[in-house]
Amino acid sequence: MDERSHAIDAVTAYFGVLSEPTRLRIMLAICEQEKTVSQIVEELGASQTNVSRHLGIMHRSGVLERRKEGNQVYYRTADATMVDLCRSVCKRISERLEEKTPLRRGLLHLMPQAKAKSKLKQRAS
Amino acid sequence: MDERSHAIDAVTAYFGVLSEPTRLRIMLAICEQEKTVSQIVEELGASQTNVSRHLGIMHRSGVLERRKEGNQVYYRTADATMVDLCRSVCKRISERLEEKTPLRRGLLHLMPQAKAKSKLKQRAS
DNA sequence: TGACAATATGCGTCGCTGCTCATATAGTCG
DNA sequence: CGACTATATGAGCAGCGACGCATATTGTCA
Repeated sequence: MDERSHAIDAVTAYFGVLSEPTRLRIMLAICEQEKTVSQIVEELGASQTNVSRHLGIMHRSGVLERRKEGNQVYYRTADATMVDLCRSVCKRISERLEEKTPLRRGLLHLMPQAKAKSKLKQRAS
Repeated sequence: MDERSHAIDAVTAYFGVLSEPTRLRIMLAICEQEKTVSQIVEELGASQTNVSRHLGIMHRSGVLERRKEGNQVYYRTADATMVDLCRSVCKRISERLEEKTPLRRGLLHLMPQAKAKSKLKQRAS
């Protein structure tokens, strides 16, 4: 309807992209480096269908970019704002969780920090 | 199950709070100043049941704080991070929307900016 | 105490969304 | 060309969440 409602819907849609575990995992998986669908599928342990579907959603919403190379498709983040968003929230939640379980300190590095450039080995399970 | 999954669920839940129009409107309504349920109901034009329900969700998720005064209940933001999140995303989306409809420039100030405002007393935690 | 105001909640409905299965499309190689 | 691989998509199903209605709870005031 009105302009404001439209804007609000856009904002909630934006947050909605990251309010789903599989999509968040995808963000975490490719925020540092573009990857093919197969790579993401393997890394997440989810079905190809499902991953592809979520990648489509994220791409259509402007969060990811596609690059086709021969048989495969590389996805990468297209929106620095969203990556920053992930960083702040992951950091925030980590802090909050650590308050409750101080023993597990340091286990919650969901995503690499902005400049830490060592190796991104991130064991998934 | 594992620690990482738990953390991921926590993060998606966090984003999920703002992925719903009514809840986002509530955030926008009280990010500057605490308000009673009635005030919010009137401001949003939504039903009392619905607003109360969303307020409950947001309170339980730690985003809002409650203060009871006589007959009424005041809600206020409890999480400065989330307010900042709203600011960045609203700003980001505004920019994006303005690219497409440059004529409507300036109409999308969903929430007041962070600057100045001496009366702001957001207590984080 | 009873009437009234403010807020919360149980229940049922309904639409949305995430998942899987099967299949389609596209590209590579022989 | 046909076989194989990588990715996307249509259909159907299941579960969750948002909503409204009615009602419960809590507090105020006369």
